[in-house]
Amino acid sequence: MPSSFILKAATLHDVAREAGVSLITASRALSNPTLVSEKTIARVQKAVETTGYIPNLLAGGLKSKRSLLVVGLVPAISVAQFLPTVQALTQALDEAGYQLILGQTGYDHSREEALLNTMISRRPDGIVVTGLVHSDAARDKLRRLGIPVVETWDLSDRPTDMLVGFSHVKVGGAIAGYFLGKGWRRLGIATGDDHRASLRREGFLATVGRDVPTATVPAPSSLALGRRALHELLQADPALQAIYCSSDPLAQGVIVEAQARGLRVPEDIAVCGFGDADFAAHMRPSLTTVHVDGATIGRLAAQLIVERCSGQTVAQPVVDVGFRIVERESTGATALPDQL
Amino acid sequence: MPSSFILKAATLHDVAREAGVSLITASRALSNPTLVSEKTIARVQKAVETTGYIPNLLAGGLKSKRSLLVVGLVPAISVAQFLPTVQALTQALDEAGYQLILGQTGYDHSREEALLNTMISRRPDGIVVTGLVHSDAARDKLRRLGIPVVETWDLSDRPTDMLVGFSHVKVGGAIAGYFLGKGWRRLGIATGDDHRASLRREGFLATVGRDVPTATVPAPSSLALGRRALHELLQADPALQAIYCSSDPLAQGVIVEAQARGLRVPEDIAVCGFGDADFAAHMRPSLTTVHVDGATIGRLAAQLIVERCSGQTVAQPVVDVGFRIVERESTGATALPDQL
DNA sequence: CTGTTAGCGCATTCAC
DNA sequence: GTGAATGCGCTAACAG
Repeated sequence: MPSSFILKAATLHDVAREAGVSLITASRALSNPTLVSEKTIARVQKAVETTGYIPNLLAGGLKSKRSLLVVGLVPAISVAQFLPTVQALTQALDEAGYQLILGQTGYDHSREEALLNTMISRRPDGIVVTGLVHSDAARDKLRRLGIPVVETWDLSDRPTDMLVGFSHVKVGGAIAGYFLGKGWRRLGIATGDDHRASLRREGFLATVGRDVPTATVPAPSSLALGRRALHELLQADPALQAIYCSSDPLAQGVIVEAQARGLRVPEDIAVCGFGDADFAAHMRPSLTTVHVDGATIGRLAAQLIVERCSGQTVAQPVVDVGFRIVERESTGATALPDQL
Repeated sequence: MPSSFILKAATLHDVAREAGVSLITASRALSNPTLVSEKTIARVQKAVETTGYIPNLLAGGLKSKRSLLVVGLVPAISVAQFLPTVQALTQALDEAGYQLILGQTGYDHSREEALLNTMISRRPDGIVVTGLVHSDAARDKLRRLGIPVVETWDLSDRPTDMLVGFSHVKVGGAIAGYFLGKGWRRLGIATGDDHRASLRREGFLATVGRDVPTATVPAPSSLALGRRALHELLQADPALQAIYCSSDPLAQGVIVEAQARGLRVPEDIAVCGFGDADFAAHMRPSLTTVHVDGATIGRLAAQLIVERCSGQTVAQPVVDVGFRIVERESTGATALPDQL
């Protein structure tokens, strides 16, 4: 790279000089145009063009205490489950002038606090967490920061600050109710070992009213782990009628393994997943699962953050976006006519 | 929120006072410990604990010209294709003390320059782009910035700066060669309309030596679009023997639609995808596709950025990570024994 | 509507 | 080894 060609980046000072105004007038013309006359704004904007000025948000943020940065914490970026949320969050924030920094907490929460410190050093204007903040220390730290925090994809009577999510206990209960309504009694569970999946299992068991065979796999669950899980479950009860799986990939694995063993789905064994991944509707058999509107979660989270940052009082700081069971072939729904 | 509890965040000044040293000594104790005595370091670290000090990277970056920020540009966060790359990039950067800010360019490149300006205002220490930088203006701007830029997932004889990718033309050629080697002559293409997919199509056609029926769908391609694409292709040639698809979801759609029409895959029609998505190995039939090591791309990109930032001269600024065709049932590979 | 002054929190000179 | 001054680029507060 010909570093001799790299000119020092233009500063607002250069713009002001070029436009023949003072530094602060140039600043206002760009970030608070209502305070400046139209002519001056035009002059400043012309000067921006000629100098190639690009603002320095490090400097602006240092003085104004507004970094225009929001931190997003997910268990892992590669978990497709949260993609619509991250996508919508990124986009909604961008439209309001904020950027997102993503951090990966992992599923064990051991890095939660260290990661939080790293992120706080950027002085973000808000934080969006996937799931609840787990350690008390982290929750206290976040509260003391005095910036808006949105927990998502879960529900709590004692959120750190704001929340957009739904009840995993209810999800589990709804699936169990659906199974029981079908007349199935020999039930099984294949579940990841993460917090939210555990809540769904609890809800499931509470509705069934007794314990059921459970294969637990390490999060993040996957198709391969699903195959192994069915293997385990059939050892516990070779005549299982229906299995709830804590994720769609897990359910897909259970189905693949069932078919490999010559079991028909749903005739011999019914399967329900969670998440409504994009492949769920197109598998053979198509997968009954629980749909959650991840994009809405992201959009609402962004909205809450932005509202708070602009000093508004948020009317509804806790939002339950709910869920719905999508019935498909893997629990016996009639195949829909294939449409284009 | 009890905002009365929010204390002003401790600054390095507070730490220095608490430790009984000067501001700069505290600074050095934390960021350049070799220059400070062990005792002093211990005292400063104790003061950090008691004050709950968390560095302000806005301030540090302003003075030192090192933001420890890297910008990552992807077409869309929800495209699973790039997930391993983003994941590995995030992790490798984190280990080196850098954070990633993700930006979504979309597939039309219209926002490329505006997005770039937004991102540059954070004064990142490096930029990683998925694909090549398209507009000359953007490329010039990046070069003038004087920060390391890594283009990925593509190849070019004239990269903006550094590059980690592979040849899409060669991918297309390899698939065509594979089809021809099987004796198939009635070929079709279902492809997204993005730049890289177009390159693969060109490579495919160059190897075949003539044009073939092509269904073009808007990127990002999807299962639903794949179904539509097959519909189109069969109208062009009802006796197609093999179809190359520019993504695995697209291929999945083609297969679903083929099966819905009573066509057997691969006996009546063979299908090859691109990307080796996680479902590819587990579909029925399993999907022949092209595997690219996305995680390695991310890791190498991070390495290049970090090396440059630490002043080292990068030995190999352009890396071709290659690709390989993974042969599975959708082009006639014998089903592997089902294993657990 | 515009300008002057001051300082955000830190790291890079220089001194000792 | 340690410290005192200076300023990174910008904006809040006050003046005019």
